[in-house]
Amino acid sequence: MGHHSCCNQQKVKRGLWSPEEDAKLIRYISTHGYGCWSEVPEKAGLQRCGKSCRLRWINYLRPDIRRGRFSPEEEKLIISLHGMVGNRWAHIASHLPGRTDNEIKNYWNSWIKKKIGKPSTPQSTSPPNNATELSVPPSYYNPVDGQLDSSAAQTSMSSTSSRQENVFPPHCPLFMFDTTGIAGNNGGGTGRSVEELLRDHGWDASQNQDQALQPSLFSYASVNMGSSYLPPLVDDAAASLEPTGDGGDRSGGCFEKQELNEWVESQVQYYPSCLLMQWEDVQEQLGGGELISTAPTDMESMVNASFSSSS
DNA sequence: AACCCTACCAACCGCATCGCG
DNA sequence: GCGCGATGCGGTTGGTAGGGT
Repeated sequence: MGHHSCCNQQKVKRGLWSPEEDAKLIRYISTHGYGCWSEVPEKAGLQRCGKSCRLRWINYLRPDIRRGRFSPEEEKLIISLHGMVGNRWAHIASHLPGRTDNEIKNYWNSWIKKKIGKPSTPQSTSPPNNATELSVPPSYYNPVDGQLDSSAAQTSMSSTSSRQENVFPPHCPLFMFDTTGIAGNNGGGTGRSVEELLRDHGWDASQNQDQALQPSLFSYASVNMGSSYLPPLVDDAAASLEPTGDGGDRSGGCFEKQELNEWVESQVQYYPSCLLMQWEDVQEQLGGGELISTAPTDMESMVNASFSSSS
């Protein structure tokens, strides 16, 4: 096989770009644009293949590139988007203006590698909660025993044969709730506190306090992890929801969208700011009723809304 | 000072998809 | 429909800076 077809030319330079090469590429693209990358090196006077020019421009030279450390908001957005779409770096990058897929990928890999390598301590019974330790998305933790599910994280990290090998496969419908504006989100007025309920599920919410970066987004998934990873829904609230329509039988009936939303609100008040769950799991928790509402299609904007409302 | 280790990141590689003749 | 080149994307590699010993 060898090199890519566009790089078969003689004298193609490889490796790091020199400032002179950068200047040539910038000068050419700023005056001519980049209609056809394969023509760029010759016309710009570069001993590079078009593919290399494209990569250099997209990842480093284009004027709207944003460099420097990722902000906590960007970090949270990456976490949440990765929870939704997996290793689709270009998709994630499209929601972070000025950031490249390569940059996000590098950031994620170095960040996760660091965490995966750490042996989990038997004493720790809660997921990490501060800015530096909330590095593996909560989806990778078993809320029951607080252990890092490195196999699940690895599954998400190293997609080998399939690009869609994510924590949340594309066929898996998800829905997400922004609970930042819901009364009782802090545990007041609804009986048990958030802290109590979270502790039941293996989370120590009290450790979330006074952190430089308090995670406002938690996600739960049972894909590849077994159903025990999804915190059980609050039974009395679930029981209060009856299917409507002609049936009246939960296993056969449908839930009206409004009812679903009401029920959802009754559930999410117990959980932190933003909650992700699997559609099927919710169906199961509801007793097999068919949900007539479809999963939100614009989950990214919901994430953004969550962040903007919390900032 | 020399060496080693680790983290970071730019760049490359291979594959999938697209678009055109 | 098919072939081929161009492009896009994700995985991986390799160089290097910086910290520790």
